[in-house]
Amino acid sequence: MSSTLKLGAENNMAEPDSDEIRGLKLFAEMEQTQYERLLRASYVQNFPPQIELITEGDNADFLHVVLAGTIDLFSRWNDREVSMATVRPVSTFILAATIRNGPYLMSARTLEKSRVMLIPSEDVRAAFDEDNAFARAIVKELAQCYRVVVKNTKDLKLRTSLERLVNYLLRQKNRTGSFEFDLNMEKRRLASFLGMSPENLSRAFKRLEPYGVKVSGSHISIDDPNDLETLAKPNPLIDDYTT
Amino acid sequence: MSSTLKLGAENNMAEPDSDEIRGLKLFAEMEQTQYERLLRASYVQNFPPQIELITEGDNADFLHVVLAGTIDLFSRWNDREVSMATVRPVSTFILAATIRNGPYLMSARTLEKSRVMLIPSEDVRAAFDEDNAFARAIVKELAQCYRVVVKNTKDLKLRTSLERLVNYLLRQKNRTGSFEFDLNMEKRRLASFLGMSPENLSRAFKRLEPYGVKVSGSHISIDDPNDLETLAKPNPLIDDYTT
DNA sequence: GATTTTTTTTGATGTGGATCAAGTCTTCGG
DNA sequence: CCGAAGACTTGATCCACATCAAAAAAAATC
Repeated sequence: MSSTLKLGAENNMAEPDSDEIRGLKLFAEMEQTQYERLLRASYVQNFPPQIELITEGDNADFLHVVLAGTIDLFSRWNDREVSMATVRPVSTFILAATIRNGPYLMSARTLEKSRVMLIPSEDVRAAFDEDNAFARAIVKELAQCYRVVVKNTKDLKLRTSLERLVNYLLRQKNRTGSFEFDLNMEKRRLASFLGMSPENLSRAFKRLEPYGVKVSGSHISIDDPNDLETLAKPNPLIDDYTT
Repeated sequence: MSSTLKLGAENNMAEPDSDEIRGLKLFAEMEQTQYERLLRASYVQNFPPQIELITEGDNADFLHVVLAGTIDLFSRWNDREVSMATVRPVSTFILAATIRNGPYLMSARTLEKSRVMLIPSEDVRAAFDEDNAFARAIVKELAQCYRVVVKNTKDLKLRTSLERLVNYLLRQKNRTGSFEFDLNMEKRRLASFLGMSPENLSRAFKRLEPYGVKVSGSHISIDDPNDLETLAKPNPLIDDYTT
């Protein structure tokens, strides 16, 4: 149950995942020496589900890289809690806090058994100062993150909860390239991510039956996306996370 | 009324504002030669109120710097429109779109007579590639922007509209360092920024009278912030835009 | 595989906040 | 100064969505 880091319990070298990490856009263009230094300073750890890796407000001591599993970024205020984002392999999170050497703005927990690399923030900042290719990669990554959050805000402010759900389903359809897919998180968390109550999500799914959306547990199938698109009006300036 | 750029109608050199621009964190550490090249490529323009400078979806051809006046960043979707942010001198906007060479995600309009410097995006990207100090400044700026948007999202998802309003007022109080201040935008725009209708904002202000909030036109005065803080529970992880 | 626990669904009800419709107050151009 | 246009307020109504309560389903535990 202890969520504190168990140093020594895991191997300190990141060998097994090294290629995959090196392949991340963030690290791909980095100087080899800088990259190796970063890896040497960092370590990889396995976590069981439902472990709180990060608590918002704490100082950002580590940059995290999800190697396997699923991480939920969430926030609390005044006894309320909402899910902000889901992070999947292979990508980093809380880069901005690391760069600014500020407090985490979001908490993070594992949703399933997960493997995470932790890179000390000061080493990231040092590499950032010495390796220009790395600094540029960080810029691009941050600009990307920024734009995703802006899109998310537009989604929240401009759309109703039903519209957000449908656009979410359409994004999943495009991401998986299939008319059938599994929700990759609990419905309660999806509801929170979409900014609605679980009950309301349940009813929203029901309202989509006439549009050919079938829900069976976490499995979703879509008959005809056209109907949904007419309803939800997806827009690349909100729904395309790649540009 | 034409919102297109009137090239040539203005001087091409940015002399008068040069010191102020150079003082921006984004440009402060830049190499002199790179800085001068950027300035030479860019130009400064005056705009009347209510001019749409940028339309979302267009390609980000220029990085903008507000030198005077007020700029509203807003977004449209499906005949709805919301205000996303307000930009005041001296700061830049749409840096992320410039870096990623992607489409603008937000539109921009002048709220009052404004003076804006336009720096061609390709020159910004070129300087970014050649000047490491500049690349680092951009990273810090973007990380800051990212964190502001995340805070904004938390504000939206975790708080009611009344709580958002009160926390907004408390932020203004802190920013101005005074218990009395003027709203620096129309109430309708404030409402949109806070994610509520103008009518609801009007009623929210009324609900704050028992808490010692006096509203006269755009002038606000606060008797005792303690009552408001008890009500709205401001939190640096949402309301402090500096960290 | 039976029992407990958690999640999801369903129904009833309540409320925040939007919308509609006037009316009032400001601002601004003449 | 006046009139018109726009901004703000107020009241009435409506709707989206949250909350509460409880049943049903699914998952976890033994």
